[in-house]
Amino acid sequence: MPTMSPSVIKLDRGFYLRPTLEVARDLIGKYLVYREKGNSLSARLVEVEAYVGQGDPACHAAAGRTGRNEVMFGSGGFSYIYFIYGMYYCLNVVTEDEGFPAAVLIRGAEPVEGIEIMKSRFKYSDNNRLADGPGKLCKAFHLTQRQNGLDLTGVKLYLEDRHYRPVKIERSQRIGIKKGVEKNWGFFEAGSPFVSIKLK
DNA sequence: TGTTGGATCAACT
DNA sequence: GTTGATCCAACAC
Repeated sequence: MPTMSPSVIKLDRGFYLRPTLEVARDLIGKYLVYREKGNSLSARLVEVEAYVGQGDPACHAAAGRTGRNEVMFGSGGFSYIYFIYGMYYCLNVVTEDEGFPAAVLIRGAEPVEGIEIMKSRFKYSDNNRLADGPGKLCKAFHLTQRQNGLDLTGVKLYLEDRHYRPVKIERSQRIGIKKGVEKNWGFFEAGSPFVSIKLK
């Protein structure tokens, strides 16, 4: 057997079909990859939040099934992208089994590939903080409602384990919500300059 | 260095 | 009619 360097592994369905808090924590340090029109964009996740089922008042599914949150009720391993505040999109990855509506909001990432393309989507971009916030991340990656419900085990949008291991992962409250604030269901990589503005 | 309000729309009351 | 898992420019100190 030849000595092999660790290979890049696309996260499979099984990764997502687990308790949401475990998935959220394990997503820190993984790579988000999006392939569009011959371009390949990627970024390493540094900040996420868990939204866990209808018992979580901050979860979009708390009030029941609607057209918007429908994909959260499906199987884990799909994208849930919604429009908010009239101008921003937010990317979530759906977790757990079909019928249990839960997801992990991707809040912040460090751009790795396609940085110039990401920069071109902002009016001002004098640094690489192009995905330090859920709205900015979607803008940098050009993710909109059209990417809602994509299979994350497919070829367009997926997550990879490139064997990066965060030195330290910390917990925080979830940001921008009014209900369920007492839950420490935010996870972020300690010391990263790419966590969203509000945590700094 | 900190606070405020505009942009702008889907979902809900 | 109001609110919301946001961001950034413009102002006040």
